[in-house]
Amino acid sequence: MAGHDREYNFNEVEEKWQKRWEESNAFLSKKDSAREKYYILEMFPYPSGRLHMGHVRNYTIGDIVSRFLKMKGFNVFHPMGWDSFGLPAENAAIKNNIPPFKWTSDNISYMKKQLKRMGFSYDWTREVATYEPGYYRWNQWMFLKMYEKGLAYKKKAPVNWCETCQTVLANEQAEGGICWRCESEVAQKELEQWFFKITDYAEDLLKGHDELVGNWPEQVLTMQKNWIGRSTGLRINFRLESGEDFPIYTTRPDTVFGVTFMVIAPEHPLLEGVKDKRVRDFIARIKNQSMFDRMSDEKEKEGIDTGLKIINPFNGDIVPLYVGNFVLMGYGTGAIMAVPAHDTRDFAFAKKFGIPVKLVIDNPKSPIDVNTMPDAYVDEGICVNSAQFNGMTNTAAIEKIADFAEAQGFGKREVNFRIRDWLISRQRYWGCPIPMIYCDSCGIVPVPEKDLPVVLPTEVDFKGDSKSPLINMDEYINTVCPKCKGKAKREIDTMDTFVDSSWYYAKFTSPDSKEIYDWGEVHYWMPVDQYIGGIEHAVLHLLYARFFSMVMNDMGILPTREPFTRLLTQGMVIKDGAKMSKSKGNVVDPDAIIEKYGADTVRLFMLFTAPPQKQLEWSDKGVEGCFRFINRIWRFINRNSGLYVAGGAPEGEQLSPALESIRRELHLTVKAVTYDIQERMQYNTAIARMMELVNALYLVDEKEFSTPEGKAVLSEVFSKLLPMLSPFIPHTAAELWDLLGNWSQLHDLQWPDYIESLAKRDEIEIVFQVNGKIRAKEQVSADISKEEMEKLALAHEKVRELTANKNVKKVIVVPGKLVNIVIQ
RNA sequence: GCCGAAGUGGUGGAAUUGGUAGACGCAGCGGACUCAAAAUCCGCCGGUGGCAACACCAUGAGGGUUCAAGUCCCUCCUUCGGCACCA
Repeated sequence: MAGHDREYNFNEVEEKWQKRWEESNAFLSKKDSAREKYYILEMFPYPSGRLHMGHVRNYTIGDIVSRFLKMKGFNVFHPMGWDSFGLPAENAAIKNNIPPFKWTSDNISYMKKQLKRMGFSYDWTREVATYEPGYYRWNQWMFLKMYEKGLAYKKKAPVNWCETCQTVLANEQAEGGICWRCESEVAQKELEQWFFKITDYAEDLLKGHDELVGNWPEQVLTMQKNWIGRSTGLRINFRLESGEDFPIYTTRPDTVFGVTFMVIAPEHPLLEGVKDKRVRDFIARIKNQSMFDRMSDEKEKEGIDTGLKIINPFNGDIVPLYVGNFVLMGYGTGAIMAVPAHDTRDFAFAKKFGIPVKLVIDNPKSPIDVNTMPDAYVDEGICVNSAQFNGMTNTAAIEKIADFAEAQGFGKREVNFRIRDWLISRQRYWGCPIPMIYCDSCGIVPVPEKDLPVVLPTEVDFKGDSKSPLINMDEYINTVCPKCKGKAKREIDTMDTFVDSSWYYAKFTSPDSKEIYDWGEVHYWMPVDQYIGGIEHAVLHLLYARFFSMVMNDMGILPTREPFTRLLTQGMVIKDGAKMSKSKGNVVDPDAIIEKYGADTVRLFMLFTAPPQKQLEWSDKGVEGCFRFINRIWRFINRNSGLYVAGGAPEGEQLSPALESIRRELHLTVKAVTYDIQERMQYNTAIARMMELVNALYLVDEKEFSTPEGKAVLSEVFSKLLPMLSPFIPHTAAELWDLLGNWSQLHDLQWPDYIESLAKRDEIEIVFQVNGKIRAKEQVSADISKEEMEKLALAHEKVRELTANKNVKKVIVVPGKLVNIVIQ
């Protein structure tokens, strides 16, 4: 073989190409109405200090998509930015006495270097960082717009308080009573806070799923659906003995004749009039329980009889009213009807307090004895003890009873949602100021639009605790009322950082626009065609972002209702079977691996080891395997670079069998790799196919390639293989392309095509089965007919042996695959 | 408890519509090169039996459908994820 082995110096190669791409603005995106756009986005990082493997995987997947589609001719948009407000900066500030602004911007510049070191094809001219006043002024602007529309409001409510984080949290961020950030238990506190009225969009958020089906992971849609928790039921006005209305909500009106008691939430205003000390004490005790304890499955339901009586409007039954710790003030009316015969929880409660059980739905297959039933009967059945509804199936009765209640005027059909409004106030410093002013004479007054942004002071003094330093900043707090010009105070709470990330994807389209967005840009680029990130945001970021997108769409500033057309949730990077974490000591630092093997090897490993949706188990040996593959390509092309002719390819000349076979392999590979990337997003198999091609090249006798036909074949191989490798290992591919003397920029090339007639094997192996068992194999021409296949099979020595003296019942021929002979 | 996904060699993972199970990589074994080693290149590599040709067994377990099942259906087991008093 000609030529010397040049060592694969990945540091030199990667540095060289990164510099070139930067200098030539290789990945800048410009609006171009003539071309089809493709917006690829990965969830932007919180600048915590350095990239971790999860980021590297996430962004590598995005970069493949981006580079591939660019070569496919799309006008690709691939921006990156920083989710740069948040608690870690503040905690670091308290601990190390570094101002959050400095800590954050230092982290950003380091992580930006790391991203560039990976060779990711971002358009950095679009970069946004949420901590910049130029960005968060639009948070504030949106807040004001939403305030005008009644979508932002302040109310006193029991809220989740995290003692460790020293702030309140939204419901989504305190699932199961656990803080999403620090995993400590949250407490309930009664506080006056700012909310976004996401409940107004509950129906839209649910309906929007219809257009996401098939393009979003099923799991994410299910999680959101559960979280939104739509139910249809009936509001029924029961009455107090005093005659006062006592409305409840139920999804089971068919059981209303079986009500034997009612339960009310401890927070219910009706209870304020109750004097009984035992009841008062009970309420006080329950209000002290954390929501987690109250709703915990392990604990038994608690309750106490209030002494009040409730009248059932359907049958005039008078039943006792209990207070129960399991009834939520925030859902329905804060009170429920209880039917022990047909609800397991009510059944247990009734048994505990000796409340009667009344059967109203019977099992048609085996009648139920109410005195001996071991548990509630919750299945379908026939109505009994239900006046004019007796004999109906309970499913029919649901509608009939609702009709009746509506006609009588004591009931109304109602839709309820589990989702609550989004609590966005945070009692912390490092976030976007809420643009509101409190005036003693005018009350709550919004900051006028012209005064935006309300800039968060960056020169702050931490007292070593978690209290917001803004509390002590009189020069910040004290202001004048925009209405009466009198003395007033600013809101010092900041916004949940999930607000920042709820619209950043659209801001990328026009980071420097005078309005929130430049209409032309946002109209051209939105929606995001492919979004990639972790599944942990299924009901957090991904729900909030959809909400914001819909609100902005209704305001007419965003062209699309759904922000993300397709979603890919990538699997975690794990080591030794567990998520990488400092406490487990199994963290692998990307920097160290890049230093040892280079970015291309890391990229290849991230894609080769597992398909994107699955977990990826870290393996040092696996990384070496990828490094070895890159070296194999490097060596082969370096040794044979002299044989390459730009634009060379066979043109009808007779090829030796070896060359003919390589050429077929090449076209087969192009076809398969294209399919794997484009249709399946399965990069591991795409890489495997290219490995097979390289393995095949190594097995060809070197003399074959020195002939004119050999040169032509090899030239064709290089001219297709390197572009295919380019999205995966862009630096190495570019360097080799350069080495071959090509003047073009590899990433600007068209994705290679293949010739259909060559992307087929000319000879195939077919299988002969007898009764479904493989008994023989034979090499045949690929265009063999069914009849010929059957003839060959029956003529085969082995087959004849097995079928001799046997009755051939049936012969099944699968073209190009097999012949199955069924005997006897 | 309910809902969903998954279970394939020593290992990470392939197998597009039911049609040759185990592509590709890692690990392992053998060979070439070398004074030797590393690197590199070549070969072998699911299990059992057999010198071999070959036979039998094998995709969590057990049934079923089919000429043919990793793939479809039923039951069960295990693992992972989500929801668990929302009336």
